[in-house]
Amino acid sequence: MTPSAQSTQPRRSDATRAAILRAARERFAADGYERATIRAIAADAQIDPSMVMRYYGSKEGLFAAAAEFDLRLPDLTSVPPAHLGEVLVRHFLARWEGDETLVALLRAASTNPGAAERMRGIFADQLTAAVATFDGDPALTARRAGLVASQILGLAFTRYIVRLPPMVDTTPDELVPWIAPTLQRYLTGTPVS
Amino acid sequence: MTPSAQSTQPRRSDATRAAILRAARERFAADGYERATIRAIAADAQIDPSMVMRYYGSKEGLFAAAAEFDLRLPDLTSVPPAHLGEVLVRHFLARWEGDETLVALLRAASTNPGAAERMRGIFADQLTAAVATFDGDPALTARRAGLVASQILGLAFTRYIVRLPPMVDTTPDELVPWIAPTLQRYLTGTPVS
DNA sequence: GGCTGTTGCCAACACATGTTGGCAAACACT
DNA sequence: AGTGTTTGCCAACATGTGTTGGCAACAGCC
Repeated sequence: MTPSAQSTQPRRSDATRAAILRAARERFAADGYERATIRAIAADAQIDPSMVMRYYGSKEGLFAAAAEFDLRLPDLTSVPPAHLGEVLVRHFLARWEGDETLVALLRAASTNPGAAERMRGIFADQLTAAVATFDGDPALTARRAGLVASQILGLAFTRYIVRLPPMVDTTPDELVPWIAPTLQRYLTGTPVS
Repeated sequence: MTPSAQSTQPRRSDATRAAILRAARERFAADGYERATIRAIAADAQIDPSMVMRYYGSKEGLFAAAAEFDLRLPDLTSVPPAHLGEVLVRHFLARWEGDETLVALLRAASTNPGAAERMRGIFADQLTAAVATFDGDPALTARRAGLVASQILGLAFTRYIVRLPPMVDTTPDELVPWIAPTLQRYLTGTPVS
C-alpha cells in the first residue's frame, strides 16, 4: 500500500475484479445467497475460486460489494405533488428492469441477516429521506415511507421472485395506473377511520 | 400397507411426526430453506435425523409437508362490496400473525423453486378463485388478484422478513385504514389513464 | 411363549462448501 | 539483468450437509 493517495492508481487486476462482481451479481440474483457458491461464481468469471477470496476476503465481503445499491431517487421537490405516485412507480420499475442488483438483494434479504440489514438501511435512509423533503410530519414520514416500501417491494417480489403470472405478463405501462394512486395516497393522503 | 382403508389407523409415531413438523415450520420460518438443516430440526424435535428421512423421505418432502398452507379465505359474496378491502386486510393480518407457516413459505420461496411454485399455486388458485366469485371480467380477475397479492405479500415481506421498523412498529389496527383502500381499489376499481 | 412389524439410535458414506498456503509465471521498476 | 510485487492456479483442509444401512428395543398379535 502506498502511504499517499492510493485511490487513483488503476490495478492490473481490475478486469478480473469486475468480472467477479458481474458474475456474483448474476448468481446472487438467480440463486440467492446460500445457493450461489463461490466456485460457481468463479467459474462464470473464468478464474480460480481463490481469487475471489483474495480480492473480496470472504463470501460475505463479496456479497457486500456486489449488493451495493443506490435507489437513485429523483429530487421529489421538483415534482408536481399530484404526480408523486406516478413518478415513483415509473422510477422504480425503470430502475430495476435490467439491473439485477436489487433482485439479488431481495433474494438474499430473505435468508441472510446482513442482506436484510442492508435492505433496511436502503429504504430507511434513502426513501425516508426523499419523503421527508416534502412531508412535514416527522412521525408520519417514516410510516409513509414504510407503506410505499411495502407496495414497491411487494411488486418486485411478485414480479421478479415468485413470478406470479398476472404480475409478470403485465407491462410497466399497464401497471402504472394501478400502482400510482396507491403510492400517491401513501405519500400525501390521510387514512380515513 | 393394508390393502383396505388405511387412513384412519392412528400410528404410535404420530407424536414424533407432529414434533418434527412443528420444529420444521419453526426452522424454515426462521432460517429459510437452505439454512434450516435436518440435523437442527431433529435436535429441536429431540429425535434422530434419520427419523426425519424415514417419515418424510427427504428434505424437500419435509418442506412440502411443513409448508401446507390454506389462506382460509372467507366467502366474499356475503361481504358488503364496499368493505371487501378492509375484510381482506384484517383476514390476512389475523391469518398469519401467530402462524409461521406463511413466513416459512415466504422465506423459502425466495430461493427454492419448489416453494415459489407452491406460493404461485396458493395465490393463483385460492385468491383468484375468491376474486372470481364477485368479479365478472375474467381477464381483469387475474390481474386484480395479482395486484392484491403484490400489496399483501409486500406487507408480509416488509413486516416479517425484512422487518422494516415503521412496518413492525405499527399495529394491525393502524395498518388497516391505510391498506384497505388499496385492496378495495384493486378489487373493484378501474384504472384511470 | 414366539413372530412380525414398528420405532428409534448410532455410525458412516459421499459430497459440496468456504477457506488457506504454497508456488510459478508475468509484471514493474531500477 | 535483477529484484520485489502482483496475478493466477493447484491442491488440500476442515467442516457441514443430506442421506443410508444396520441393529437393539418395543408393541401387538397368534
